[in-house]
Amino acid sequence: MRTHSCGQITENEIGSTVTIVGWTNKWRDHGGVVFIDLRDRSGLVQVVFSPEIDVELHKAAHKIRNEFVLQIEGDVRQRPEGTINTSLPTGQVEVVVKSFTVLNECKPLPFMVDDETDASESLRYKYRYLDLRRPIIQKYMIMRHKAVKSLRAYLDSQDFLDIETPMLTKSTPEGARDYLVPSRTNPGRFFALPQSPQIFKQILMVSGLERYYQIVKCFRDEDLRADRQPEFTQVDMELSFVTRDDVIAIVDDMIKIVFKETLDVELTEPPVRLTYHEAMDRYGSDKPDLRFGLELKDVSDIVKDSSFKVFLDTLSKGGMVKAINGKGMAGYSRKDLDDLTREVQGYGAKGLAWMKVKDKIESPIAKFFPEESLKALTERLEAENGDLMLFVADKVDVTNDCLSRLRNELGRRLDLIKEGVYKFAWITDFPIFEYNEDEKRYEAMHHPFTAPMEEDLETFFSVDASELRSPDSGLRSLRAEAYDIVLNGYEIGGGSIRIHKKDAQDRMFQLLNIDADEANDKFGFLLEALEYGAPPHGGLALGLDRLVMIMTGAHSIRDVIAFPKTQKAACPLSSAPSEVDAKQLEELSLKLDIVE
RNA sequence: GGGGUGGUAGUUCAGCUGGUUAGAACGCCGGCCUGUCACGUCGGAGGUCGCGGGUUCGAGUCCCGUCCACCCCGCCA
Repeated sequence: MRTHSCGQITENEIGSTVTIVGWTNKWRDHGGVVFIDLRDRSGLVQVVFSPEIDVELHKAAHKIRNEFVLQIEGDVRQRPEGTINTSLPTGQVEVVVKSFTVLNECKPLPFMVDDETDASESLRYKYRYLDLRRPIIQKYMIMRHKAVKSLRAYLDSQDFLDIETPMLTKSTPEGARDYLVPSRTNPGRFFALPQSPQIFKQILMVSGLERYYQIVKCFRDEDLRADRQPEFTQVDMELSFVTRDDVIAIVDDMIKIVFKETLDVELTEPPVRLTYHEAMDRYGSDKPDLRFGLELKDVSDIVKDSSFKVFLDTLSKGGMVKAINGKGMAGYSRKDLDDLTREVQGYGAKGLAWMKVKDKIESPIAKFFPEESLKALTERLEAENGDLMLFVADKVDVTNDCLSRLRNELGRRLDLIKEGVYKFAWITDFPIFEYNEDEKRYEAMHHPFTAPMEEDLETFFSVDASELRSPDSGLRSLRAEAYDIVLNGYEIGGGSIRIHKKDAQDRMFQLLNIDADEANDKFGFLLEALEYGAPPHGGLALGLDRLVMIMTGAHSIRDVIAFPKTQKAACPLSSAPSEVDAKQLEELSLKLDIVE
């Protein structure tokens, strides 16, 4: 239907006759001459209808409206002097129409197809096909395609096999809530959509496929966020006969190539390596944004010499006092500080103490500190005149959590986050277990198939099982062969070396207080497979949506998903989820019991 | 489940301490216009003020409930 795409028509085509197709991006009817910007995926070109060429043609052109689909035959010519549009790649030329066909008309639009739409998201998603016509969103889709293409090519070059795993699979107890699918042929039974292909990819390793990958949808029925969708895409990988550093090296290599091929960005410095402990100590978070400093400092040892009751009480209860240096923030007013305090309290802290560093320390709590302590604090925090020291005292977890959020907030406020900067980090040596306060037991921080670190194996097997319910047991100190990759403060991937021996896996379930029957019921097929010569193996999954979001500079994961869901996990375009016929429910042996 | 913000024309928004004809811009429709590219210009149409209830002589405005969207907490790797 066409000889050229719109974006292709530049000076090189001057003098030739072309046929182009596309959408009417904009029409400008001067009564005499009529201009239309015709748009296809490749770009825009101006076409001109002139009464001097053909009166009938020119008359028909008055009827063209926005987003009409046109096929145009015409001659490419240099634009007359003074009418060149330098902000357009095709701005040197225009197409003089000799004939055209309206391939389709378009109703008045609910919003303008334009990069700078201010239409609300719900409207955009209801008419996502119009939203997707916007060049900026097309750019996101194209970038995503390029990233995927590059990932596949790389993984193929490293001998990974793309193998599909079931979408209709088995519900698992740990982790997120499952999306369930009722089985008609097995009344009362349900499939679950996979939260990840975890068990299947491990089985593929037992199967001797050695290197597996899949770019695959995963499903988690949890509440949404700007960076979370109920169905999302993982670049899922698993390798046999590898150590943690092998996996990390491959992923580093892969990321480097993807950034080069997709963004033409050369990642020169290798990702920072931090243990979980270091990350928590210095940033209070296992996904620190390393685009700026503002590190946290533990000042418990200094403030213990003060007479400030809040700090002392916290310390006596086993808590900690940590601080952050708000660079140049000593000018903050009482109200600014109250706002910051409220913000930190929203994260769970009881309060926020502060000291302004001026010629002397200005602070309501300064009087509780001996002179040498104040000096030690400013030294520890490397605080200079004009800085603001901010303190949180609480249980270790709360202190870290609050200060890491505060740190991110300060990073934004102090404008320390620069566009186009990509700071990667690997976080390693995660604890195996995490204590669940509500259920008074330990849970797997990563998942129950994660191998303990070599050095901790002995303790792993020897820990007294009676400590399983104690929040301070030796289980806390055990570390896993798990690793997360973090980019600009987002966790973009994570993985681990897996347990490949039955005895370790049994022990893991024992420590998680999952009895043998339950373990067999849920994961029996994996447990059994481990007994048939399972090789050492490990892997990782990258969150493709998040990765592409960061690469494109999009503000929400929804921007890089063609058909995203709203915060209520609904699809505004298709109106899913919807009610179903009574007959369908009957076939599935289901009865509804909706509590009003 | 909880906190916050928002919902008024097709769209984005304004609409004060409640006051009778609910506005603007863009878009849409019609006229004029031969060099625009955010075209210009003249005119016009267009409203269940999210929904339900209440207070009041009177509600877009106040109160209660509810729905939807977004951000966050919980939840989630």
